[in-house]
Amino acid sequence: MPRPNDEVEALLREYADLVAITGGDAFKARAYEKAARAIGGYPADISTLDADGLREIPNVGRSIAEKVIEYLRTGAMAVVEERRARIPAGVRELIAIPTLGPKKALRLYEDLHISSVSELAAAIEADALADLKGFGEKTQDNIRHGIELLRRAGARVPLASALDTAEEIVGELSGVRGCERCAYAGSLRRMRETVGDLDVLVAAGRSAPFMAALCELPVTAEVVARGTKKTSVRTARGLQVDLRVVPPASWGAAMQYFTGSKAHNIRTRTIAVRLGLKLSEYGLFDTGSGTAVASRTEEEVYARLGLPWIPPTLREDRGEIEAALRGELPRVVTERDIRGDLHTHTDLTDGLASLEAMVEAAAARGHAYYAVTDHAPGLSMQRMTEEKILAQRERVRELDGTRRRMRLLHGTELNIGPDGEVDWPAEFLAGFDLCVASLHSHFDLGRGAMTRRLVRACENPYVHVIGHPTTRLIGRREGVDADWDEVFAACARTGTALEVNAQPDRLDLRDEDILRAREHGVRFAVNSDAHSVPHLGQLRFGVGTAQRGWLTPDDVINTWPLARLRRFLRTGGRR
DNA sequence: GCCGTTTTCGGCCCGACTGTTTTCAGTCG
Repeated sequence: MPRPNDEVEALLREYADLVAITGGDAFKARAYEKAARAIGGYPADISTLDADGLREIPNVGRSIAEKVIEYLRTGAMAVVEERRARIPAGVRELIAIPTLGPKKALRLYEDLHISSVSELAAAIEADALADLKGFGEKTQDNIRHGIELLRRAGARVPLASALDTAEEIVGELSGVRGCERCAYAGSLRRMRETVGDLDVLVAAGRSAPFMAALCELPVTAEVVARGTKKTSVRTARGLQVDLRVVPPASWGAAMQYFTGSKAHNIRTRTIAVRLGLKLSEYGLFDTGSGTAVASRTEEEVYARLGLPWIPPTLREDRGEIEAALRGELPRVVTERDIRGDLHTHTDLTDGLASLEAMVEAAAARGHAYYAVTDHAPGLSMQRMTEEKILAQRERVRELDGTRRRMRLLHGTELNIGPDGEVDWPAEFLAGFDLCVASLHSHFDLGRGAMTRRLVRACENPYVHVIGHPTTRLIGRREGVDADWDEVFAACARTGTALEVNAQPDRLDLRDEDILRAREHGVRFAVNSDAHSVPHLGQLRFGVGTAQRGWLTPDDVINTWPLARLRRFLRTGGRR
């Protein structure tokens, strides 16, 4: 089950959208948005709080606290239900289209009765928007492109929410009598950035209890197919879940088969054929006699094919078979290798939690070191000043080493301006232990100018890490256009690390870019970019992405002991 | 709707970009 905090966050966000669409007070909509964010990012489980406890959460006042309590008690909020009755759900979906906001969505609905993305697409094709005020040629082009972006990711679910659902289902099915093993496989196990459907496997003697359990789970909205070997259901959010129950003796073969990818499986099956074997989800069999030669564990199956066990995140037929045959599979970085987080925020800028709360939570995660990197003044909306960040530095120094001996680095996230310049003069930058520099605006400079901009940022001796380098938002915004090989070469030359930003809607750099950058000899930092305590846990998605980019601990500077990291930060890390 | 106070109203991140509604509304970060 998602945390109650996440459910309430989603509900309050929906209410904020509905208020904005129905033309309510813009500040009211904003207030609900802020409260939604604060509740989603609040460390304590809100279902354990009373009204006073809820009002301790920033941006939650009397009215919202009451609504939260109403929801926790009854499972619904009356005001949300009322607005839902007035505005079809599809109208809210419209504002997910980039460049289309609440005002345009309402106009489309009121004037043309458009209440879904597909109706809007059809209307544009039929040229039905021509006479609508505010919808000129360019606007229609933008909407068309926005729908395209949405559709490309649309049928797939973001990694983080797929994982929530999968863990809930695995948790439930593991508790069913007779369950010997239960796990998810498929693209989720390979940690792809979006997931088309969930593959869940159970090893058990009898399948019926598991099929029944799946169909009755709270998360199940619809049963698509029900059989003895396989049952498929759909969740309320439209995610299809395929459950397969296999005999315990087939567990390894089934996990191998259903983890995929398809391309990887074709390779493993071809190897099997050459060895006179047949590989299926039930096991590896001798083609002649039909006797099983391996099936119980994945290790066994791979070993019989002459391969070491291959981490799921590498199984994309991107050279892992060849590397495995040569005995040169990378020892990919794991969450346990990460010693610290090098990009995090506090409530001094747009984070939700205090410095103390973030440090406490990071120490509890077992980090050996931790960098605080609030926004610099270049993002003017954050209202940062030299005084404020120096005061923070003093506090960071006081806290250094006081929480489970975790060491603190004082840093900042600089804004890379259009020409590649960053905030603050050199002498001020020299006072930071660590500077992350990121793009936050001017995304359409054109390839040449964007390349020069990024290279210039790399060449700044005080810039240690380029944060979320492409600034893509999965399903919402493409990354900026640049000659990335040139940028990667500049990173390698100047000793500037590239971030693997772990926010599930960023995952930036993405796996393919990491593979390319790695060829240039670039170092990486896998960072949470946490703006709240719960976000610290999103590091796992960054680690999965780093694995998909074949990164080893040696490639990732925040797996290094602090002394080595400090040396890298001091010397510019040239190899 | 929340918050803070030079407290119970008045402000709320601020600016840039875009398209087209020719003087600004809508959207975004």
